[in-house]
Amino acid sequence: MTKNPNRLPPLNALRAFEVAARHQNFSRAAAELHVTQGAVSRQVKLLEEYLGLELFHRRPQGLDLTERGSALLPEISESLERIARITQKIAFQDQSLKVLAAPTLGVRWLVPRLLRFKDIHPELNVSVGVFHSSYDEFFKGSYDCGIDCFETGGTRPKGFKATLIRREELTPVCSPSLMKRGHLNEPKDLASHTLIHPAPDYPYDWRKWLRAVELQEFEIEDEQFFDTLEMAVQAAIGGLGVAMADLLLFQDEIDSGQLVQPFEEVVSDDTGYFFFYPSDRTNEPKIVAFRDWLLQEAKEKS
Amino acid sequence: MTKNPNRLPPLNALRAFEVAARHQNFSRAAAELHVTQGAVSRQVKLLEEYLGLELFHRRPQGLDLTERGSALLPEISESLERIARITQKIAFQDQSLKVLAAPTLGVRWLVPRLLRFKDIHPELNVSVGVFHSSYDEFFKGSYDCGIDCFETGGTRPKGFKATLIRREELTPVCSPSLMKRGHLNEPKDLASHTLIHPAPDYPYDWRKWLRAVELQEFEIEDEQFFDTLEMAVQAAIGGLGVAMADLLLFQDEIDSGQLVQPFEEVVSDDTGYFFFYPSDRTNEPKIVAFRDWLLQEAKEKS
DNA sequence: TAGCGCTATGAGAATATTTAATGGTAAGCT
DNA sequence: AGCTTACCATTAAATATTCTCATAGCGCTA
Repeated sequence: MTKNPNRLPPLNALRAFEVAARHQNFSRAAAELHVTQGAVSRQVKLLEEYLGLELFHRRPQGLDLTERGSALLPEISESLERIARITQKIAFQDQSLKVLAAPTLGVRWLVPRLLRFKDIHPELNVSVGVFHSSYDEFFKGSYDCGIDCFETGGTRPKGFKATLIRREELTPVCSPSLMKRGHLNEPKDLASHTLIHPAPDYPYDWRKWLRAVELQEFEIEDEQFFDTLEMAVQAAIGGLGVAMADLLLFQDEIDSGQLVQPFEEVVSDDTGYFFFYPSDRTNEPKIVAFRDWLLQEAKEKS
Repeated sequence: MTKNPNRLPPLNALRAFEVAARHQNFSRAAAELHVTQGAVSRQVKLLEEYLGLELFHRRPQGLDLTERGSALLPEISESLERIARITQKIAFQDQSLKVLAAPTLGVRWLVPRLLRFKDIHPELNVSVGVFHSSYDEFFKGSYDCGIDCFETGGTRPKGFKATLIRREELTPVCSPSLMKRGHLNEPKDLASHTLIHPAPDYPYDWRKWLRAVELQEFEIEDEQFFDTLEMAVQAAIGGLGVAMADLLLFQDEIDSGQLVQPFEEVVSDDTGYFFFYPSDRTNEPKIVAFRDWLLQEAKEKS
């Protein structure tokens, strides 16, 4: 009989209020919410109008909660926090996340780090599959998302979104002992070394780098192709020669000192490693969680 | 990066979910939310997509929460409930509500009932002012809302909304003793009685009623004008004659037996008592609370 | 007084939500 | 069976809400 026993205020306005109150500043709140300052201003005003009272004192030096604003804030924060918690919990509980990964990337970079993701989200069951060629695999294996290397501008199938995890960063690497005894002081010293290619018939990475450091006239005297990156890595570690490496994929070997970078020059173009997923799942918690984690993991240590 | 800003689910979808879960039925939930069934269906689906899981089993006989739906529900209900509570509390706390009332209505009907409103909302300070002529008074006295009698179709100043509290219901009333001894069995028996008018120079209410009961040829033999309704009431109670009364305004006297209705015929046209308020404050809790209470109070006891 | 750091606001654009209409499915009647 | 009813889903179009952009205003501070 009574209409709506739950007289609820405009909920999104509450969220704006909560963030604004936390920052005591509309512009910073706007940044957190990924909207403009005006949008926050309006949302807060909407709530104030709904309640029929002021929540903030607008002062030249910024915002200041009114008495009632302060009374409202903690309850709202807690309620929203609680909603966020239960919601995340349920979204992860016994859920699986199937990730389709480009082969080398998956093996050399993703899988070794996956344990750390498990630490953050033990409830979430991540499985990794290997990507071969087409996006059909994506649907066939009912994957949730994927990681692959492609160019920034490149067209992805419709209905997918992709976020750049890290750009390709090419630079030569070799074993520490080779560097010491091999007089690798500047790029042209490479002339006397074996250049290692990570795949059969794929000399482009070296070419790209040589062009970028303005050694396009460089004559490759000795080169060696390997079938897989794995073998190339082992060869480089063994001191066979100098490999062209992507910092992301060789990060572990570099961190551990098994390989070193003889030169400063790191070459990037618009190729990069991307995380991709169906556009309509952009905000799904498990997708968000994985994406955030990837970005975190891939950040260059500085 | 700041704390994950996207940890909150779509909040309005949560509300739809809560209501739907409570009713185990989208259509009834839609009724409660004053939207259509399709809207609820979509909101729930939105939440399910956000979470990446199903919250309801759709069965032919209706809805049925999934395991995760049941896990989600109580937390959500409580959180929303809490938000509603704190929000209402703050919206009422030490707030004043200034009501502008048409004179007779305010004195005879509103004020005597105001105590009951105080019972429901002790925090809210209601004050009643008297309406004389123009809406300027509304702004001058910084009123929040008002009650007045006017026609349904009539144009109100822009920016105001009005909701009908009760239609005007005209019927003659007189003292019980007059009715007994005065042979008031059908309208034309009025011929031998004094007709009481509640205001000077305002015989229209009687005319309206007589016309409606098809006594337009009726010759008023004896009539008496009073300056105010109050006096007319007293005269009627005293047995001076028969007054034309609006059931709303005479409700107390009728309930207490001081006055009785000799005839069945109650006449309504499109005149009525309206609650009005600035349109942009339609959902403000104190306005809503007062409006709901008025509607409740004015409901005909049946 | 100019410049800075805030919030407010108007207009129109972009999104999100709702409606209205319709379809499908299973169950209940007769 | 053959209707009828009570559900939820879906679609395109209408509508409402929410944003962005651009700009204004207001107090500080240098």
